[in-house]
Amino acid sequence: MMSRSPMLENGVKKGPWTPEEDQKLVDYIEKYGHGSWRSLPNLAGLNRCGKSCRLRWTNYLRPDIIRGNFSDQEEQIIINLHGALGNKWSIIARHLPGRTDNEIKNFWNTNLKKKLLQMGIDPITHMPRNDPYLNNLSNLHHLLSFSTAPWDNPLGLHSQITQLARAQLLQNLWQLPSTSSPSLYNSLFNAQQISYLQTSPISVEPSEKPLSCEDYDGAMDDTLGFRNDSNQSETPYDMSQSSSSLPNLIPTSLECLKIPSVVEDKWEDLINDEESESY
DNA sequence: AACCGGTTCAACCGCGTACGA
DNA sequence: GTCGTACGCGGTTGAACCGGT
Repeated sequence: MMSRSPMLENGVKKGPWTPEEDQKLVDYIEKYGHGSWRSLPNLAGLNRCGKSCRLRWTNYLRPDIIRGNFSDQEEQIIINLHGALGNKWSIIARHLPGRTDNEIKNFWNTNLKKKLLQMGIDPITHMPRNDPYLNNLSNLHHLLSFSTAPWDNPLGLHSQITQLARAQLLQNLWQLPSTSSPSLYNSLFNAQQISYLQTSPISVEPSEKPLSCEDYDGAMDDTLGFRNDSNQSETPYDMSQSSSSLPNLIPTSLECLKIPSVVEDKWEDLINDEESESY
């Protein structure tokens, strides 16, 4: 338990709650319900403001609170919902019974955000980051583990994240030749681990402009980000070209930051029916 | 054992919104 | 339409905790 020094402001106590205060609050709410939070402190004999009482109850004392580590499933739900909703902690919390918005927010900031960053995924946009070269090597093993993870969920959201990780992995590998030693590059590209990336021949062609949303959405799985329309030259990409001619996997227009189509389909249901168990 | 820097998480703060007078 | 009040939400803070040296 924390022990901030208790402060008195306008005669109202602030800082960490004592077990006695907790007991008073629980006893009162169990008997009478919280009613008006503003008047609760006086009625319950607490020298606290109503806001503090509400927070203490909803974030800590409520009987249905689940304490302890987040399960893998909860973690995946948070990532999915955050990708779709952003920092809407209260809405995310409604889909995780027993978890509070505060707890989820803390968990996101201290764990999940870092985890996504390590995998080269921007925790804000949930898109692959266009990391500098120095980040490439350090990200590889995270991307490898993430891109092969057996994600499975009703919305298929994780498969999109998996694809993003694969795309980022390939881009990171692709950027290696121009900046690192050939031997290192060859050893990485010949690694058995990444053979799954080559399940079908990739027609690699130079791109003249950044990917559009449609390119990004539709072509990711088979071309991993490389354009493949009829306007493109049929000449295979010359590996000796500079890597700067590669398309950027990070969408450059705001339009491309839109919610993935899979999420969009469920978006309205989610927002209109926040109490729905459909998720 | 002592120190130090990073991490965690309960609690606070300020703002936005809903609602009634 | 406006004002005041109450509540909820997201961002931030800071003391405890933890691991490394």
